[in-house]
Amino acid sequence: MSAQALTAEPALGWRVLARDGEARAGFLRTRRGVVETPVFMPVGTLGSVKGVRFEELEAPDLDASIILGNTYHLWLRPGAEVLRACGGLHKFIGWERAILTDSGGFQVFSLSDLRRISEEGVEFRSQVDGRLCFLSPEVSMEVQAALGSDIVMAFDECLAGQATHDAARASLELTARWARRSRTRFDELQREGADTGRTERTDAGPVARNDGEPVARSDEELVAGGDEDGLSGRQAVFGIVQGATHLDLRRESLERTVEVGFDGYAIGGLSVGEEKRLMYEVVEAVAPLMPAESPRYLMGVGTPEDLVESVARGVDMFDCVMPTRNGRNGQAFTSRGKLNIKNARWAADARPLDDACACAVCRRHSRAYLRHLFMSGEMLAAVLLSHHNLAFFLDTMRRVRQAIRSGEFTRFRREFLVGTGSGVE
RNA sequence: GCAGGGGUGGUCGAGUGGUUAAUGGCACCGGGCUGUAAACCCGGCGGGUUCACGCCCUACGUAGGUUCGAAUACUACCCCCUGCA
Repeated sequence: MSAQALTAEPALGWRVLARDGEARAGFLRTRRGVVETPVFMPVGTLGSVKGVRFEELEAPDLDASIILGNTYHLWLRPGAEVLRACGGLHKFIGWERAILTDSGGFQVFSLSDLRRISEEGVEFRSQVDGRLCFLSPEVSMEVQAALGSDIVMAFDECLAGQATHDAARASLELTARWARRSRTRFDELQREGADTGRTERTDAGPVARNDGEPVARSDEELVAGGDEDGLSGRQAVFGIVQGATHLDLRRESLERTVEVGFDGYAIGGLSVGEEKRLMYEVVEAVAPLMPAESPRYLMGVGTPEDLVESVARGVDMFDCVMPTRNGRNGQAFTSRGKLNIKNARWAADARPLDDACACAVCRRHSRAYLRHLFMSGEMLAAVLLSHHNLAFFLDTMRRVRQAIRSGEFTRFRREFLVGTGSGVE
């Protein structure tokens, strides 16, 4: 196979197994295993899903098929050279399943006090040691190649949710130019062999990429990972749609991103300060317009309710820091809503966090014990709450997939929202 | 017994005549967290009453007195710590 042909061959297999309204259930075949969708991807910014060991991520009660890493943070520390010398992010952290890396575009938003944007890229004042660092589409692609992640994100400008039409337009256009530059540099790097996560090409034939219409498949085939082959072994790269809450700009951004051409498409710039109603409105307007033959990824979202609501609007992939961050901060997500483990009312409560949860934490520990650990500042509290929250998010997605496949998603959605809105007692 | 030091709100600890219901820390109570600058941040924290501004009561070991006014200066007593006997 010629180097030139490499990026023309698919990096992902994508199959829709079932649809229920806009909701779709399927699977995404990456070079490092199958990801059943809709999927929740735990966030491991610095090469660690905070507080959760990889053994636990792989255990049956979590069974995460893909996690995130962050280009900006890993670039600052330990640095691309260390990652390359260690054979890429998978080897470095000891995780053989799939990894998606965010490009650093979110840090353009979250570190807005420490950066300056120009056409060329973004100058950051490192929060680690104060030195100036310059991140551009090209650098982001280079770092992500050194990381060897399985899904690379284009470098975008993530804008605050309340951005005006004018500001959002200018930003979207910058993001579109950066998308093209990201794609160009990405392709060069693949041809140059810079991708440390490269796997052998699988030669059994081309990967079928369907048109988004469900295909009949048995669950056994699904579990086995499907019969398709023909992945190129290269990284996949996703483009990101911006445009804040302005639907016309969102549509334009989508068109321009698709024009560049990516292996998948993401909605960025949501859950960044806009009203929730507007977030749903944007997802509802944009997701169905995204290419049906590619996975759709809603970046940074969200609460359990957000996940279910966004699946209903056509989204396939999610990530969010919420289960781990909120877990560290004492909040548990349950089938009956949020539970603040700090509350005095749980001091002597012998029940698990969630009666309906089968996770290792709920099988073994009481609210009273978890509260005691938290109040005492024991790090185990953060570990156990993070574990439970991830279990709840991942299990919710399992139920979502099952409901879509069995044609009961509408009922599932209604009952789920009633449950989580009913209040923990 | 003598000499010195000290007793402040749940706790430690500021304050040493006047917006002092009393700075801070901790503890406690509650809230927030959405592509992780986050094991973080914010609020409350004597009692009663009011929708609210507020008003009333009780409080700096105990009891007295001095003063327009005392946690703060004075007197007596109680208790604790240190040293000497």
